[in-house]
This record gives sequence, C-alpha cells and structure tokens, in this order.
Amino acid sequence: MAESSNYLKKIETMSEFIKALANPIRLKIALTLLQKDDCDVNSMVDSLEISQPGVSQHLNVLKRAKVVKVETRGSQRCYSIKDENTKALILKLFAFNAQA
Amino acid sequence: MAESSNYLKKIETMSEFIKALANPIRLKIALTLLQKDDCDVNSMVDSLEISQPGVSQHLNVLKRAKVVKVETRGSQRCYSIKDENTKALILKLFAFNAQA
DNA sequence: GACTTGTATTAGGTTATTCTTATATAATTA
DNA sequence: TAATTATATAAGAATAACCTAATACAAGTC
Repeated sequence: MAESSNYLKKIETMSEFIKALANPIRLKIALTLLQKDDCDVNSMVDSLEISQPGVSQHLNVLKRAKVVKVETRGSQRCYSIKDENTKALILKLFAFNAQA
Repeated sequence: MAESSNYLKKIETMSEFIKALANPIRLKIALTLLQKDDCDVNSMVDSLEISQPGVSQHLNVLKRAKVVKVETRGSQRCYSIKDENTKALILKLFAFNAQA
C-alpha cells in the first residue's frame, strides 16, 4: 500500500523525537531531569563535560523535539521533562536497556 | 556523584540503540517488521525509496544495535525484530508518538 | 562450472551533527 | 545605569551519517 503523507509525517515527527534522545549527552540530560527537580543550565554544565553553549544547544534540540519544556525563574531557565507520558516513555527506554 | 564507567557504558549502549531507530528509513523498516513476517531485503528495497546497498547498510545498523536479527533462508536473508521485549518497546514508541 | 538472483561491502561525495570561541541578550544587583 | 550572572545565538571547523555506483560474495539453477 502506498504510504499516506500522514504516515510519512508521523514517521518524521517520531524520528525527530527519537533522534533527540539518540545522543549520549542529551540522554544524560533527560535521565538527570527524570530524577531531580533541580534543572538550571549551569548545574548541567558542571556535570557534563561540555561547554555552556554546547549544553544550551542540546537543550534546544530536546525542546524542539518536545522532550523537555522550559520555564524562566528569575534569571535562570528551568528545564524539565515535558509531561508524564514523556517521563514514562524515557523510563521504559531506560528499563529496556538496563535489562538488556 | 561521579559517574561510574558502568553508567557511562550503559548510556553509550542505550544511545546506540536509540540512534538505530532515530532515522526515518530505519524506523520504517522496524515498524514494517513489526507488522509482517515477510522480511527479505528486496521487498524492503521496493517499498523504501533508496538503493539496495542503502537498505543493506541500514539493516546492518539495526543489527549492530540489536534491534533486529537475521536468518539465512536459502538465498534470502530474513530480518526480524530481535525479540519480544524489543517489539514491545518499539510499539510503545509508536503508541507514544501516535498519541502526541 | 557458467548464469542468475539476492544480498553485502567498498569507495567516495554530500549533507548533517556536534563541538568550541566569540558575542549577544535578559534578569539582577550595586 | 554600569556591572554581574545566567543563558542563548552565531560562525566556523571537525567529524559522523547517509547516499549512490561499482563490485564482491553466496546460494540456487541450467
């Protein structure tokens, strides 16, 4: 059967989402955000061995893919996993790979 | 807390697995393999708009990441999703993105 | 064994990712 | 409003991913 443009669009969206998590640093960020509520950029810069602009760019990729959301708090930007469904999915991924 | 080399290795493995699915063509292959038992390379070449070597290379990425397994059947190579857990995970990814 | 069919590998060009440095913007404070 | 702190954006270099054409290999058929 010919692929509907709807199906193709879904594939694209899906692979954008997955691609956002398909990078060690972004995966670490996501797993970190699952665990703690603390979420400012500078603390991530400290724990990831990469420059501040690098972290900022990765966060932007995660945001565009709707893995995370941001909120401004004073002079800080507070990142967190977008919603409960997304949290659950990332946990599933982690559980899967932990078991393997 | 300092990251254990175990944790780092897990992150690497995990992101390799996710990266394998983070490409529209490989995602299509995976979703196709979820649905049908037919699995030879040439039929994939027909349905994906890409050359035969291209398909073969994508299949190799999926195999290295342990998303799929292969079996030789006569002169054909039969690809399928590696196991039931992997199937379940891909379905979860699909369901998540379908809902979104 | 030569031929055909099905698949894998190699080589190389093109495009996409990812990083760093430099700089810009935004909120906060002196 | 100038300085400071927190983060984002831009530019450009290095590397990785992805594609095709050419070719190799493997199994089945004449």
